Amino acid sequence: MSDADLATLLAFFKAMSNESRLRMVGLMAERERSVQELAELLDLKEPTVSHHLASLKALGLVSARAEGVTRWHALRLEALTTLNRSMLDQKGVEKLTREVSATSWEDKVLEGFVDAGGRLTTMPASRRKRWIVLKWLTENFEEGRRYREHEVNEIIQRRHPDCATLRRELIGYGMMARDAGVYWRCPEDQWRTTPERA
Amino acid sequence: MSDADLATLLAFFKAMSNESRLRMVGLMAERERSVQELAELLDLKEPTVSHHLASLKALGLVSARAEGVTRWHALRLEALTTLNRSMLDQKGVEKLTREVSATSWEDKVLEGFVDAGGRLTTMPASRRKRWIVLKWLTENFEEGRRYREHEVNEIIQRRHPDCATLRRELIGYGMMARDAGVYWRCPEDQWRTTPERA
DNA sequence: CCAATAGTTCGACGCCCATCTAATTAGACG
DNA sequence: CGTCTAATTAGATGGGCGTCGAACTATTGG
Repeated sequence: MSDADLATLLAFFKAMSNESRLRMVGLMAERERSVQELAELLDLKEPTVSHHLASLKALGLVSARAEGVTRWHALRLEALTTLNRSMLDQKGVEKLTREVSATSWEDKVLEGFVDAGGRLTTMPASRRKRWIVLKWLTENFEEGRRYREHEVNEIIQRRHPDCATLRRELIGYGMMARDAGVYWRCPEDQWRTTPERA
Repeated sequence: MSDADLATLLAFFKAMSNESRLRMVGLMAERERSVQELAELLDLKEPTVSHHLASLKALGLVSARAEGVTRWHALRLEALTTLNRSMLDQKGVEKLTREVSATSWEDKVLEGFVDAGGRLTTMPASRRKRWIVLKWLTENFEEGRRYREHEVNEIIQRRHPDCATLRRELIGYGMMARDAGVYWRCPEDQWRTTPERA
């Protein structure tokens, strides 16, 4: 019903984001108007008004009635309120989100640094993004199991050749721990949280 | 209270009329976001996001919270709904009108053809506009009083030299009538209505 | 005090769109 | 059918703004 998708809502806002069109809407809300009349009141030429009316009509915001050679244009108030209502409540605004963040922030970051074969191409310079990549790397280790160094290297190398650096980073972020040459995956609540995300 | 004037409303619509900004609003409605995060999710560079956030903040639609070197931006839902509500009801839309049509259509037309001294400069080509001008001319005659032709000419000439043509038009539109060289002003309900305005 | 990271500011570039003029279509009317 | 008026279409132009890279600022941590 009142589910305006992003594209529709965007089109609506674009329509109302022009002073001439917004004023036209105001004038047509009062009563129906001819092109001449609108042009005069807005200090525009007829073609310009005609142009704007066309776009408003395309959105169903305006209806026209012909009378002789004149056309009377009126605002379709229902359309206006319907469209507008979708922004009003929390749910309406959040609906925009769903379309946008179907892929989450973390997935999006991974897309950027992991190729189709599941191999790490480059390491992010950003701390937060590095944290996300390392978290993804950690999924290759089982919690509770102990690994010898060459096992760790092997697993990491399936993702990226420079296992030494990555191993060090994993430890640094508290995702893995080491004692006497033996490594294990730490429970998530012991990881260093990403810098400024409590 | 919720009286958004045209300028405010226009600024709001301009803000929401850009896809990037609209999506940002959606994302920030869900939870607070960092610039990095928004840039990644929207496939934009940080400067661009920063730029958009600045304009949204200028409208009071977004609030920011600093945490270390990061800034978390959140949507101010109240501001959004307040602004948006003003379009919802009939009255809100019509309020736009008042600012726009302080001078009515007819006054506006007259402005265009009558100079400061109250003299008619040119005659409108448009039929509807000519009707308006003639209506204005008719105000110089009292209803119920009878005029001889030279009186009519005199009165008209105070407005425009070509009294013959104008006299003829006044008759044509039914605003004045004549019988045996005597003229009088007709009551308004006998005027020919403007062509396509029932 | 230096390095590293997050964000902002600045200047430039390119595209979209609001507007105009000129030309065209479409009713109305004699 | 030809004229007149209202409106639309087409084509051209100019300005605004969304975007980016580069340089700068600010905060944190060794």
